[in-house]
Amino acid sequence: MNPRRVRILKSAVSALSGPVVYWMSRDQRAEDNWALLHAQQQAVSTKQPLVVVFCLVPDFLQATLRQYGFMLRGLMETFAELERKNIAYRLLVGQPEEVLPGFLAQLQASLLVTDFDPLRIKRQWKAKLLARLTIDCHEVDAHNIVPCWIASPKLEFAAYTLRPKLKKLLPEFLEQFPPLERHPYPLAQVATPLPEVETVLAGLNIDRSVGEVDWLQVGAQAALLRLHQFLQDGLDDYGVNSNDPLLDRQSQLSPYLHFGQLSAQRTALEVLRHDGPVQQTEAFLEELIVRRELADNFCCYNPDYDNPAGFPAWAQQTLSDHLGDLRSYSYTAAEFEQATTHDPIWNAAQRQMVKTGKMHGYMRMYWAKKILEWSASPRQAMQTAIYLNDRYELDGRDPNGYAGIAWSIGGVHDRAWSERQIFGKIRYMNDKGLRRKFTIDRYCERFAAE
DNA sequence: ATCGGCTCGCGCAA
DNA sequence: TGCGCGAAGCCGAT
Repeated sequence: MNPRRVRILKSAVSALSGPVVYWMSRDQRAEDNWALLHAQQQAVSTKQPLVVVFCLVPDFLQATLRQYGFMLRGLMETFAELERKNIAYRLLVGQPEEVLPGFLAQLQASLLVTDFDPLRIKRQWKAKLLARLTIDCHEVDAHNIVPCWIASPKLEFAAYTLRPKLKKLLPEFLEQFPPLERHPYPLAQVATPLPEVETVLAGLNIDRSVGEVDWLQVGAQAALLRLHQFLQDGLDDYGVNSNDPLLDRQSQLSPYLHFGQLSAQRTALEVLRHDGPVQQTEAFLEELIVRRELADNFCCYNPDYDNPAGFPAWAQQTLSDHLGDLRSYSYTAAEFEQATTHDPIWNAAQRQMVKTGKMHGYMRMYWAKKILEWSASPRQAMQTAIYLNDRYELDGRDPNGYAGIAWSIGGVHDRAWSERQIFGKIRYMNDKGLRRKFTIDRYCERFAAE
């Protein structure tokens, strides 16, 4: 494996023997996972058992039953796969920095490997954990194709500044995965039985009012199946109709990618192997690679990725110039949440999200821009949009979500446009555009109030 | 239907 | 220092 995928977070005077532990967090799959492959490589070279541990945090950024259910069902499938590979697994409940040190001590682990995540809370967990850690710790970017810190050492201005950097590095990093091997050194401790999802869910103090969805299957196998369906009947006209919110021409892969049930690199490799039309393939890879890795870059290098202080200077200036503008409509977060605005298109988009856990990508822009237009301030608008996105979307709490909302409300990765009320020079969108391009009334009917 | 202007700043060429 | 150009748009002119 390319050693540039690994960062040494801690180099302690380590024990020479003891199991290698992979703290799985962002990349919840067994195959196609560079962090797990690295951990296995380390364990094999020192002839040690390999243990995968997942820390279940009972109140993660207000996640609901919808996200916990999707995640845990996928995780159980991953655990079963690990078992077949003779790799031990543990599900711990609690804050990572509190439960992991004791767990590692009890196991007498020699090395901790974890996956990379640019989000604030994950970095706080890691910082606190490192302070208490007495063994080596390695971090592997198992989510991006080009490791985030290699792709760029700084905050990128827009897609066009990151794109050439990625292009140059893809030949090095977009390589085939080796298979996960059956691990030759078993853990001496007795294997724990596979936890029951319902039991684990019942033990969590989470919001159950946002229910699970049943329109897409959960887990790594289902993700690969969906990918191959998309290659068969979606990719060849991708970009032609994929912006139309009435046609289901999106790949539907984002929930799997978000929870790491599917690897972006595997997706890219399969898309290239499919060898479809050049333009459509490029359009899809642009979203999968450039846009996704740009969102990681944004969250990694901008500590204010979820509030207006993270907007570019021109955008902060122009929005503040228009803070006093009259709002023709002004809604609270609760009114937005209930989908009771005056705009049937906006309400339909909101209901699509509440009902299905996945708003159409094109509608997400319109949805967020209208929240800006109908909120008391950009700060309030950011809060509302992030609250709703994280609460209802299956792919909430993802850098893509934060970057997308910041693009819509704060001109992040965008440029200035004609000045107007409230928006200032932030790119404007209205329903006329939607009506011009799509038969948007049918979208409203599909997601009409019950 | 199509087209240019709107407007900012990065990155590269010179 | 100048210049080209950029995720998804809008608007008015032709």
